[in-house]
Amino acid sequence: MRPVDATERILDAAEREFAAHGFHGASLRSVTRAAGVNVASIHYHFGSKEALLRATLERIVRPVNEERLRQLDEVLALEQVPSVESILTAFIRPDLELIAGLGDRGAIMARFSGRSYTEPEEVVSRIITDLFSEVGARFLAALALAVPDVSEDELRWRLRCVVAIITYLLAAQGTARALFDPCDIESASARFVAFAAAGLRAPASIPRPANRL
Amino acid sequence: MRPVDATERILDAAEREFAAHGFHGASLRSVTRAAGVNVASIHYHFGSKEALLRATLERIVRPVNEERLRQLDEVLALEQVPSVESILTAFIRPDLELIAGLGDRGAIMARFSGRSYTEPEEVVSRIITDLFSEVGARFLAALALAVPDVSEDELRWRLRCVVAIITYLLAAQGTARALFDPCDIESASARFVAFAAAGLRAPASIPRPANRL
DNA sequence: GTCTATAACGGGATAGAC
DNA sequence: GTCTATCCCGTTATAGAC
Repeated sequence: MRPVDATERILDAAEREFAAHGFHGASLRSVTRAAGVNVASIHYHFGSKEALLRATLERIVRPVNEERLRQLDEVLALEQVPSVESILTAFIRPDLELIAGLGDRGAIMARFSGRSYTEPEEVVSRIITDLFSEVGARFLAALALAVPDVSEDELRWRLRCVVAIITYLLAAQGTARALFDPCDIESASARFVAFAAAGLRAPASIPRPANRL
Repeated sequence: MRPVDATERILDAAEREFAAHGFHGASLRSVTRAAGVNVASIHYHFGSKEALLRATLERIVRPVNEERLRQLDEVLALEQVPSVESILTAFIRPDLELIAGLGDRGAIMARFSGRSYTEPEEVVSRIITDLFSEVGARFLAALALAVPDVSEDELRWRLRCVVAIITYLLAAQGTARALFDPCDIESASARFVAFAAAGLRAPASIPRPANRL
């Protein structure tokens, strides 16, 4: 274990436990056991289980989203009309870079953040909404520039799909892990971008595609 | 409440509780309270909390997947080379039809099944894997016919993305619910099919799309 | 700041009456 | 089959010693 203070050891352990068992499934006692500290110290340092979750999530997501915005700014500075591919790359790369750069812990964090987006607990979804509102708005605006012939309503819906894909791939364990190999950022992001860009650019749907007789 | 026996009342209540709070978050006591039965009756009828979850999930998913396979067979009988759109429609429509046909309960079931796909609890993912193995294999084979110039490996990965989208859209609450309006099956499925079909048909990715300088 | 001890409660499961 | 009562354990949170 890295030589860190109690607060960080608790966060590390919480990351692992929440990733493995979800908010309700992870107990403070399992966290303290893993961190080598006492139950009371969590309340001392964080105040409550909910606050611990928020701190754990923020520690992961905040720098990733900052990097997302930084890469998006870079794209917008270089391309007058940004390409869908560039925008999507700026969206996914910070996640992949984080995962790849941290080895085992990267995989845990991927699972933890992916899991959190679909957590039913209201406190979790509120935190997620908070953390992603700016990123969502900025990327939606950029996509509107890149795909002007698809309505913003439709783009909003499609951006949801993009988030869904990332979420699911991050959260997936076992077989799916190999499908989103964090060791090969280039091909992982190329794969994702190819699929998502085609979807985003698809001609607007027609209500009845005559598939049934 | 519908006039049903205790077993079904328990299943109805479990559906609501699991949908709202997840496996760990929902307690047997909350289920029995909602069902108007005693705690012991769950153990009598189902044996354990885990078995209750499995029964609840199976009651929803099994008929949906049967209908999926039925519609897929229909497509394969009508089209020598099935179109991606037809296959995707056969995949999503049983879900939408179920949701639309049941009003409030449909929304609960959507949320419950969507949630379950990303549940960290091992028992849940095992049930899901069981329930979906046949459907996954059948639809993958069909897609391989429809998109012969994309490798099966790539298609398997892309089918994951498709499942991710459905999962996420079903599980999402609040704002996202409106984005996947269960009342209008036609436009909901058209929207989904347009996005997913384009993604599935996208040319194979090239490892380095020259997005950075 | 960090610990022990304990409060106060809710969890799943079970035994046994009816 | 359905209930009551209870077992036994784990939970979050807090009080108070050091």
